[in-house]
Amino acid sequence: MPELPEVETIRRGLNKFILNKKVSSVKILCDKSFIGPKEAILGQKIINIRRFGKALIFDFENGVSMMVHLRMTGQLIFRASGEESGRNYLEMIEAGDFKTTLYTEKSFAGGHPNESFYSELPNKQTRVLFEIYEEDGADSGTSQAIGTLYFNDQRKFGFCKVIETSEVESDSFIKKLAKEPWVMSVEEFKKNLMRHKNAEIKPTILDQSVVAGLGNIYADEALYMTKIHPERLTSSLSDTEIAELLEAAGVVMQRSIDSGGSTMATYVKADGTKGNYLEKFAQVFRREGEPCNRCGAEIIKLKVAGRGTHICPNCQKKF
DNA sequence: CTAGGATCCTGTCAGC
DNA sequence: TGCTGACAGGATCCTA
Repeated sequence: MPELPEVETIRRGLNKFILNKKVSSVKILCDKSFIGPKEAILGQKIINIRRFGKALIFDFENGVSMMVHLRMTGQLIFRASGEESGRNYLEMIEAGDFKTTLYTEKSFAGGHPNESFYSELPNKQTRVLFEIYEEDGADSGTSQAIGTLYFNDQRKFGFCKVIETSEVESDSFIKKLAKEPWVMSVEEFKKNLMRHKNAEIKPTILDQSVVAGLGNIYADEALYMTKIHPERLTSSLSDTEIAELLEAAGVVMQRSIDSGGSTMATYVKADGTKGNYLEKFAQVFRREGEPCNRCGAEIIKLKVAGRGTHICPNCQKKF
């Protein structure tokens, strides 16, 4: 799933297309994917798009908000009116003419990277469609369709949920979310870690109430950066390692935000071929069998707390 | 309270 | 080709 950097990239991307625009219709194709009354957001202007950890919050002018969590396979894709088929993108990609201007002008896609970013929508993974429009002028009273926002989610773990804006911070997920690494003190991080002192360090830092934003990729990358074996018990970390781990968590995620997360612009390479945005920064994630960039040893994959986990067995020792 | 496993769901891929 | 099991960028629920 999209981790914090991808969600932040989506937030910034959608700001350009739908901030201060209104929702004319909500079409729900999968009941499980939409919680709460859709009527509450019809005709309402989106006045703010916020992010808490991996959760996005759309605030509407009537005091209602919509929380979107993409979980493992969620995507948010905006297509301008007339661009629904995605055919234009595909032609450009096939012609080797793909440029990021495509996404800045007509479309934006973020989240779990797959061909839905540029193929025809809606498709069988589309769960909710939001039609977006804007008023032409203050006094004209006419409105114009802008485009469609698609919530896609192959595995249906994600959701859109309508709640009161005043209730956002007391939502069960938001309420227990810890701070993000760049605003958390080492002392607070250590205190949160030590609630799980008998657990392995990797699942501990995946716990969003310990530190917000890390998922399976950035957890592996942060542990690699600090040379900590993911199966070490949390209680075995020194104060120095704790401080370095917090720093690394911030660095790996900030670096990914700066490079655009897993958007269409990075999923599809400039030459039009299907790309892997992980290539740009991943040192261990999905690099099993390849050499460690620090020592040359072969990266291996193991299973830790039920999750695929990538380490350099030479740099990251268990004892 | 924590630790660890099962679970939600769809799709893909490796190995018969 | 068809089948089967493992696995997947997350979080919650259940049990001990």
